[in-house]
Amino acid sequence: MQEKLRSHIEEVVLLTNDEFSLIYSLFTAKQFKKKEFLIQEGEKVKYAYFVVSGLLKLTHTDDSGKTHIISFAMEDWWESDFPAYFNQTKATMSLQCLEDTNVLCLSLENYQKLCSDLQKMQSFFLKKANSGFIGSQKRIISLLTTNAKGRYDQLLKQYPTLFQRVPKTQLALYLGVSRETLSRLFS
Amino acid sequence: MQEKLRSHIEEVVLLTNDEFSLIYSLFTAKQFKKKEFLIQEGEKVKYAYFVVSGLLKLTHTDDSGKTHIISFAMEDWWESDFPAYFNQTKATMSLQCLEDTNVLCLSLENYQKLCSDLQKMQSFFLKKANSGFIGSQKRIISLLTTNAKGRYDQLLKQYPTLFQRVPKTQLALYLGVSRETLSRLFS
DNA sequence: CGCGCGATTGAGTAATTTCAAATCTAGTGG
DNA sequence: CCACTAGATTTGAAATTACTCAATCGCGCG
Repeated sequence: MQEKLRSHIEEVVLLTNDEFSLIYSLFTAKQFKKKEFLIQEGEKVKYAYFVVSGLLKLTHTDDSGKTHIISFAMEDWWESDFPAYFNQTKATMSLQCLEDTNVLCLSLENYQKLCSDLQKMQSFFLKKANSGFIGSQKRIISLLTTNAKGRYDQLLKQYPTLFQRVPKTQLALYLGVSRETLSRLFS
Repeated sequence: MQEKLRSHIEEVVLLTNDEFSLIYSLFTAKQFKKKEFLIQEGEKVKYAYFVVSGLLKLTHTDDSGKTHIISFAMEDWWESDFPAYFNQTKATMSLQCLEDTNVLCLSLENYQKLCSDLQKMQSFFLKKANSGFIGSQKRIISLLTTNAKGRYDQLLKQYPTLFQRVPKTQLALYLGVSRETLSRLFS
């Protein structure tokens, strides 16, 4: 649990033991069962989550009631409704377990404390924010330039394990096509 | 020029005069004419750009030769092929002027210098990276949940000036529909 | 065994694309 | 100032693609 977080951070910046215990003391560990919600649309967003193990989906429900998957979050991912988290507003997304999941929770207060007290952590979060931005932009390009079949292949290539872990229905919600169309891509 | 950058940064963190002159000394100013390229696919990406005035489009050309607009960059925006910039690899996107444009250029070296020498600047870039991430995620949601008409309305609402500044052809490339379909949305 | 969930298949419908042509507009040079 | 041209916009019609709705199939689990 601790080691998971530590080695994750140390892929970017090296830490002393003291530094890490300070850091770790600002997180709280929680467990969730499959189908449980970490965040529900309309509610306050207390935490950003570091996924130690398991699998989450970040979803958004549109006006017509259809839900779409914005992203999956697996081991070593950070996830939250970040707009709501940073601006302390109500969630417009939900975060829900696709598997039993262990997370480490970081409140905004503690996030800011980490950033201001430890230059290293600010630099770590900067790196993560940049990767997050780049990842999202890649997804935009994918949605603009590639048809469903291509996007499916890209997803499969990037996260081969997803396909044993979630039903195709969920993949369709991520890819932006109906499950029927997704199914027909293989015939 | 300077004032533009300074007030932009000071929306996030306050600076002393000394701090700002250090910061500004790490930028170089450049001008580009309409249709000129700041970045071309396949070439090295030397700079991230702060747009002082004018308008840019960040584009990507897919395998079939169609180009798509990933984002527009107007006054006060930061833009680059960030994956290529941060990883020092060849560009997979182009950055081109839709109007005559003034920018301030920041090399990766100087970006890193700013981050390590001035805590404030790291904190500024963290804030920017987070907004960039959130903005991209909003775009993903928009692409997944909303049809072309809806996306057009959202764009119009967010950047009313765009519509006097760029032809609808370009908007279609951004929205992910053919210009014919976009045209038909209004009849 | 029966239930529930997921996957597949079919048929009809709706939306979007593509290709083509006509029209309109702004900027250029004479 | 006008004629010309390149780019932008609109419109039409056919073809493609994806969606919806419905029914069926298959599998694992209680």
